[in-house]
Amino acid sequence: MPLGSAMYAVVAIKGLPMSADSLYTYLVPEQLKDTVKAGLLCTVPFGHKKEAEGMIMAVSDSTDCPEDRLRSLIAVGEDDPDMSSLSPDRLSLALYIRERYFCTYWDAISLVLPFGKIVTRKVNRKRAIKDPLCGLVRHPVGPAELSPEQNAAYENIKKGFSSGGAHLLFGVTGSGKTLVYIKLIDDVLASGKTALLLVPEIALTYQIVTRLYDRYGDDLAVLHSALTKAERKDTFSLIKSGHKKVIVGTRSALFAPAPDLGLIIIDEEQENAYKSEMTPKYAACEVAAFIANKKKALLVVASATPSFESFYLAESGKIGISEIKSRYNGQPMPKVVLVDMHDEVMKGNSSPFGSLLLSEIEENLKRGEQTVLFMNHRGYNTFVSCFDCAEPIVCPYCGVAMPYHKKDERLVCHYCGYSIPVPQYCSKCGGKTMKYSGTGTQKAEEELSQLFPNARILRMDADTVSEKGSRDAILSSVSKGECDILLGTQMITKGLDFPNVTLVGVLLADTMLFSSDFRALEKTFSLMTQVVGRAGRSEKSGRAIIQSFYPEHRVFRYALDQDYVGFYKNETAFRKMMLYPPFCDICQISFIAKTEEKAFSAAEKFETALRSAQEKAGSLPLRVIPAKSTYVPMVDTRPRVRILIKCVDNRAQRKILSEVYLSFIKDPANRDIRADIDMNPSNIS
DNA sequence: AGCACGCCGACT
DNA sequence: GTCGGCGTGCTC
Repeated sequence: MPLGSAMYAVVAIKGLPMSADSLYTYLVPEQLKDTVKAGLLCTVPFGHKKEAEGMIMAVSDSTDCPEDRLRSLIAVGEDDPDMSSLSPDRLSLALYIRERYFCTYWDAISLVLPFGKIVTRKVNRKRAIKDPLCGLVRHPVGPAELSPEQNAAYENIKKGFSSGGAHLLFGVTGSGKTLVYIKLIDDVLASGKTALLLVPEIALTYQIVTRLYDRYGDDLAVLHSALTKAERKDTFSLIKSGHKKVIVGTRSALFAPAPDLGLIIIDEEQENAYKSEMTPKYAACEVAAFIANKKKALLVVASATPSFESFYLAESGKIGISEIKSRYNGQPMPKVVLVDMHDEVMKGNSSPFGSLLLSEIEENLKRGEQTVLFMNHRGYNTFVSCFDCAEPIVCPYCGVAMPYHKKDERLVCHYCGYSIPVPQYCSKCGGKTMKYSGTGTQKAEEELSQLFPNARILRMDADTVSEKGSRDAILSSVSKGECDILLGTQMITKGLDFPNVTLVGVLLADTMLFSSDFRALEKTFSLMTQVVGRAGRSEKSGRAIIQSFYPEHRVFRYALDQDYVGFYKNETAFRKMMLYPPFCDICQISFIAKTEEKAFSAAEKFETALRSAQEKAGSLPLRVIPAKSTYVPMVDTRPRVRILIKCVDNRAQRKILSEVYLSFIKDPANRDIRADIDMNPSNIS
């Protein structure tokens, strides 16, 4: 740039709403011309604010901004790529996320820039670098021996190295996918690159981390949301400087500053946890594919029950696939038995434990083997209602039933956390008697300990693992054989690998069967497969009991045989006929307003605008599923409704959607409506 | 006239 | 998101 000529910085401003989110151009003052560059944080005047924080997205020597509006850059931040500034790669990642997930520049920027803050004063506080792994004892191990099937999968996947691409590792529970991961990671490390392993939640990290730590020791970094900011920062520094070569973490670990990334593995890739529910509502698998493609890294998605989207891609040859059909130890898959709970009711047994399950637990106790019991609800009772008029007690903020927690004798909203003592009177009819219905883990635990007074029972759900370290304590008790029965929610279904667990029970498998989510059966199948897979992982063979009031349901027919492919074929035939993913994408737009009527009319207005924009663009007319109230009907006391749009999630479609969306939220008539766009949400209700 | 409140629009 | 401008309408 010639000396003396004008220089401009194109800036994204922090904290703007969607309606004001565009790039603003600033004049670069002479003294900043040498330091200014794309990817640096900056301070600028904005509106009435003297100093607003921003990110320089580009530097230019011209602008079309009228001169009288133009203002000057005040300061720029330090240049520490991927820590407090953005490399060109990161910048394009942020732009990709904004375009794909309908968020503001700043939402995307703060996702990919974890420690963004303009610090002019240098804080050089001496602080010992804390390694979150320090509590683990390492038992170093050499490279593992692969079974022929594992080896075939490994060799097949390995072909993708250096050429990049994506691969589905489709292996039954207990097939030893972790061993394959380790072999692949070994190879990546040998080539001087780094590897990233994503897991759905911290719960899963316990056993995987132990195994990876044994193998990689200090080369391993662990990232998850429970880390303090300082821990996170230390870990990031160690990753960036190349001291940590293997990263395991939850979805946000994607944004760790891994130099020279050669491999991304996504474990249990079908899990909802990979789709962010917070803005930006990104899908970790999609972002991983973007990153892998950019870095020419290999992407491996793995599961015993792949998402239909992934399996469809593999089936149509768009990504590679390797299958492991048998368990690592050569053990057969657990024998699954379906129990019709109607029969139990007929026999006068209204407890959550069927007679077969009880006798099998008894048997396991006698043999000194462990049992895992799964249940979908935490709390004592799932809801409380008026005995006289049947009015359920719902959260005033969310509008959903509030489960009863016996420990503190309160009703607790599981969505927002609001809690109240059990009311004395019904707010509708004034009735004085409350009816407690539905069994949760607390009640099941209580009944279980009455049935088996000598059994050592542990409960693992969000309530018992809320204290730091309590999760590890529970799992280590199970591991040491200090527990006979482990009872828990979803968090016990994934990844647990205890050789002495030979019996698994699903107390009630029906909770999702009649949900309006088109993925309900897919999720049920996946969940059943995961739970069942906890049993018989060592020499002792396993058995599983699934209790249901609808044992004839087709999802259980396939679950009995652990027949994923059969289920996939059966279910995708429906999806194809009804046009649902993987044969289209689904965009959810939700509207929150003061009254339900206003929310509905906003949804209608949006749909009309969208249809006309679609027509104008010459695109295919969209199939729109009409507005309805959502499963959680209120957000902070305000009613919410949603529409679903069946579409193809490509650039052109997103452009139409975001233009309609923007003009909707910019319309002053919609001032008091909050509208949200979510492409392929993980839950649809 | 003087001020509280709510609505509106601009923000480089 | 945030702020100031400006209208309305109420009070002294």
